[in-house]
Amino acid sequence: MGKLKLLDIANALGLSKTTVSKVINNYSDVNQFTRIKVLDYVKKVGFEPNRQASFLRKNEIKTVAVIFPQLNHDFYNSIQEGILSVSQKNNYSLCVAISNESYELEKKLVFQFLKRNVDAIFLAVCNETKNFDHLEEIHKQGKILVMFDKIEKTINCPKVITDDRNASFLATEHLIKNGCKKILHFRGGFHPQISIDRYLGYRDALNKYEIPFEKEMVFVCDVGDEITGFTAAKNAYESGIKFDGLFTFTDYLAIGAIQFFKSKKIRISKDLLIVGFSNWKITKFTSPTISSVDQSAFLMGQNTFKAYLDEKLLKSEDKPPANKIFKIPAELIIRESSKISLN
Amino acid sequence: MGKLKLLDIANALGLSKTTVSKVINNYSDVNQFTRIKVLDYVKKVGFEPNRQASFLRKNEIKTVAVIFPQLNHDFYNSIQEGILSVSQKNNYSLCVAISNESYELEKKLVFQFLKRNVDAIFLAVCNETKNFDHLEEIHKQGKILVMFDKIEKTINCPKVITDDRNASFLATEHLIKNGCKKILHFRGGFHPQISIDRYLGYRDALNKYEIPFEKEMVFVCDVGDEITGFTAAKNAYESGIKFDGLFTFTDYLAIGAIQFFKSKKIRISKDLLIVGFSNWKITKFTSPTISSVDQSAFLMGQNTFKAYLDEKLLKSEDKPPANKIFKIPAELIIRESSKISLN
DNA sequence: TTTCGAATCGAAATCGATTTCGAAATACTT
DNA sequence: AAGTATTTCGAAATCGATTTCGATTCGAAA
Repeated sequence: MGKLKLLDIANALGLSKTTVSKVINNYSDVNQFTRIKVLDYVKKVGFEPNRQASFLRKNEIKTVAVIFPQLNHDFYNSIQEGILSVSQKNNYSLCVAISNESYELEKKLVFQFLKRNVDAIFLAVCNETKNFDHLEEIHKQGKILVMFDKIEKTINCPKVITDDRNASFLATEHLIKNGCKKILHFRGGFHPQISIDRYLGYRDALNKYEIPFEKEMVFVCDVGDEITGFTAAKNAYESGIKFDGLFTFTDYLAIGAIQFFKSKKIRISKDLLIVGFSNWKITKFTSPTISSVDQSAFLMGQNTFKAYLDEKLLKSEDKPPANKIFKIPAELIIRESSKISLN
Repeated sequence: MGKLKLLDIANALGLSKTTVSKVINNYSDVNQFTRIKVLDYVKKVGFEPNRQASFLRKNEIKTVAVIFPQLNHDFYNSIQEGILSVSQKNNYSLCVAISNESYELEKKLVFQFLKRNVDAIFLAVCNETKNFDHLEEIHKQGKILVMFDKIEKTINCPKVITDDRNASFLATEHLIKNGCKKILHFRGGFHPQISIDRYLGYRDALNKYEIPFEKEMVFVCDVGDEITGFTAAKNAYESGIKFDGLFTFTDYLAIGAIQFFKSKKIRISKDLLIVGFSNWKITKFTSPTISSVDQSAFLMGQNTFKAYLDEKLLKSEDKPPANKIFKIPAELIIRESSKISLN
């Protein structure tokens, strides 16, 4: 084993460990020649102070934690990659956990991480979560909280989200511009902010192009999976209402819907244009390929970590948590499901 | 802030912190009534010793690190979920990093984690990695190494892998049993063990059913993506050899191949049966859906962490690293691409 | 020459636990 | 009753850093 310690460096250079430590921590009361001598030697032997020992006095461990509601999902996956891309560069470690969309687990994980003394917690709130005391606790313990994707507006902290409303507006507008006059919307539940915003974007577009909004065109899909999409499509179909466009809350919903409509011989991209949301990888491979909104998850991850760095700076000046919202622009990717086909 | 410390507990109970610590660490020289009193109180106030302080004496931080070559991949994704499912239960934290298939980055990350004093490193070796000194270093520093998926046989440590050879045998056998007599194989590069094993499984099946092996039927695909699959299919087609079956090293290769064969009006599941490998999520949604080998990545993740726990036990008895190999059974999932269709 | 301040360094206290070792109390042997 | 063994506890050393504060040196100002 025999890892290098501060004392070893000090002995090798004929100095005290105090002085060596001061060089490493950039204290001013060190002679410049001594400083250079130490820095050279430290670099040569590749010394780095023991993080855990250092934590005892500095109360900073250079580790952040992120809690995802799920991970078997391209979107969160890319967010993780985005966070890692910046955190690795800044010499931070990243701890990862999954709340599995359970409030209880989310709460447990937050407390667990606080006990481990991580410097910050990044979190996408569970759908289920309605009580936010555990998040307040993060601030009470003097740690930093950054929310991403699924946020809770009442908590003061930096928030990184897709510009859902605008993105949904663009998606719906695209359908309208391609001639759709009666556009269905499969929306998410009533609680998550993203579900609300995407719904509002849909309405914004209808408003702008003076298409009357009809309640019957909107179907609530609490779960965003294929089966739900299939069922919603069935309900829409059997309700007898006419439609020529569909904008769904998730790509999964679109996939399920397509399965149903195909079975009824409804020709997608002719009788019906469809746009999904998330640009899930599979949308490129389905038949037809599915138009979707790309949320630049990677960018979102990067911005989450950057927001933490900003916040840390603020905290060092003893300022309270900023309530900044970073909106990451989304991009509409057009594929077969919404291209007009004439044959 | 004011987190509870050992001393607070001791004061509240009229004991010394020594005794309280002994209870928590299960020392035998504590009166049973004292022990119960302490345990009750500790549970009541939810005290847990500061991990970093504890580390200084115990040299154990209850944190493990995992390095993936990539993460935008269902397979590694599920492995991470598997690891988390067991590590969270055991009150461990998990640090995650991505080597991006770069040897240099892999090396850097290993040293970074060693500096952070994690208890163990879990690793899937990069394709690029040919020097393994950084892995030896893990043992030199008295830490535990567990390899999964992409392993290096010359290093002594627990290894968790898919039973690739057997799985590939099953996949090829399935093609044979469905009447294929001339089976192509798109294999991976020559270095990674998984590529070799899958190739050997293919040959095992040919042997068993006395189908002569022909070198010309095997195409080396260094990269496992769609484009490579497309190209390999093109090469096979243009070489003029006859074939009625295809077993690919990855699902991506199969997808690319299908794209090419479709363009040539070769009817999959009639003129040609195809089986991929990995059971990537999209195989359910392509057209045709693709038969594939499911590696039970989740199970693999779980076993990786369990292997660590075993190894930790061994180490506490001062034994050297065990060289156990855990083979996770794989399962063949049959879909349209390899079902004989008569119409 | 004396005094004062700035520059430079290091001894010791500190962070919050664990572990060693010895003291005190009690029980058990002859 | 004296001596020995066993329980039970806590004072102090320790892990490896950071930080406070006092000591020393040296040159400049009085």
